[in-house]
Amino acid sequence: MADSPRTIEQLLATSEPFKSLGPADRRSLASASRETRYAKGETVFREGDPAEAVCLVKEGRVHLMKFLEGGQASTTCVMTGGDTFCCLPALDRQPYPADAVAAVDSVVVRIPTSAFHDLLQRNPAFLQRSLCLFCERLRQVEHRSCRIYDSVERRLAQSLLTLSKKFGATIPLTKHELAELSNTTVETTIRVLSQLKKQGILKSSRGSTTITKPEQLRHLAGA
Amino acid sequence: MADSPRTIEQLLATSEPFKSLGPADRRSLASASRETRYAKGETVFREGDPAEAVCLVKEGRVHLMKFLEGGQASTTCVMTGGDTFCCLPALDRQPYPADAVAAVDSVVVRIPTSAFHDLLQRNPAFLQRSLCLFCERLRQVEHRSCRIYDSVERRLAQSLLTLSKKFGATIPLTKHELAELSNTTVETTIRVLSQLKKQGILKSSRGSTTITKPEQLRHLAGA
DNA sequence: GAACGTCTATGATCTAGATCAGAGAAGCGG
DNA sequence: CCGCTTCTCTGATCTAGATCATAGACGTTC
Repeated sequence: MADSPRTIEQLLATSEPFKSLGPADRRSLASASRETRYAKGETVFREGDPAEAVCLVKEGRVHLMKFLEGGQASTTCVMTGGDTFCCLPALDRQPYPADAVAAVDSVVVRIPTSAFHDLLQRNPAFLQRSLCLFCERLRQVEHRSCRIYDSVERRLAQSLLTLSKKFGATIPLTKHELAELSNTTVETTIRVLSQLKKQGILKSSRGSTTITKPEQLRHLAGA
Repeated sequence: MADSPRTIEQLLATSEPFKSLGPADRRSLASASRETRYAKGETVFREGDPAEAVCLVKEGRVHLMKFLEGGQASTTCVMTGGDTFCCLPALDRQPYPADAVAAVDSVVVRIPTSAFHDLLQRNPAFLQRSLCLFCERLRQVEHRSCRIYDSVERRLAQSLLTLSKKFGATIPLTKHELAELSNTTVETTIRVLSQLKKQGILKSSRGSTTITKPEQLRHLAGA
């Protein structure tokens, strides 16, 4: 994996919520930030750590996850190129609310929380945009949390559809990763996906799943 | 139920996030607001309704709930005197994210969303305070949503402990309401609570449950 | 105080999905 | 090429908790 040729400044220019910044603010934010490289499986930060940086994925894929009692992992969010995560601590100055783990070799831009926070105070348009994303996030999470008692099939269908917005029809996650996203086990995930494969709704191969009939999948997801 | 003698203005003076307001802002917000009375079981608003008002409970108890496919209700939040709910739509101008239902006869102060929103724009201290509460809420919801695979016992223990912060040791909710809060059935709730009663951790009577050994309950909740 | 609705309680089943066990298949590193 | 790891897949079992059925206890209304 070679370094992307893009500068941090260029990345900010195409990523939320930084798009809304003027060149000067963008430049100063970029110059305060640093790129860090994480190997597959490496931890970017842990739940409860003091939130030193707001993170922005430059390359690769980072999962936000919670570890439940019993040790089972639950992935709450999949972040890829251009995705910003953990703005919350920049607003409330509290610790990180989850673990962040590189799911593949990744490059993450770390923007100091203080710089982000100062900008929020100084730039009303930036605050406005950040709040908007923040509200979206809260609605998402509330939606997610009320799906507790959906069947595994429905949860998986929803996970796949959400992922397909990011990745397109072919979703480059292992069955294990899909299981963690849907709060179930690998075995059950494989069983359910096999069923869907038999029905021609999707194809499956090592490390990826391809949606072939999005309509029917949407139907299963209860959209 | 008689009208409380307090004026809306007095109520605002002791409720979040309005405490932080100066007398002038508080007075104008109060004068734009109206009290509405809801009988037990009445709906204050429905999920998806345009969010015309931010709500503040003056008397009684209002439950925020989602209805899952299959029709089963899930209570996400219990609001009592002085609690403000649905500030989110005032920030992002989107519809209500859940149903609100009066669990007992209640009086709700309805603050027009536009007035709330204007105040957010005008008064930075108020914005600051609102954001803070908002962040808290997001963290709560994220916490909740990752407890999906806790056992019923643990979920019930957590519900009871949360409620006891609001009500004290004696929690005036029916077993049915506790079930909806913990995403389980009445029967299972009763069975689990019976067990806890046998262990001397709580007492139970018609329409209420009393925690007698908070320590042990906290232990079960996995604190 | 009779009748009705709500709440609490308990027993008997049933089932989705976890858990356990095993084994191919694909890729990777030497 | 061989060995090792990771991933996928399938079958057998087990269990928490839902669902179904029934009934007593309490409160409320006429």
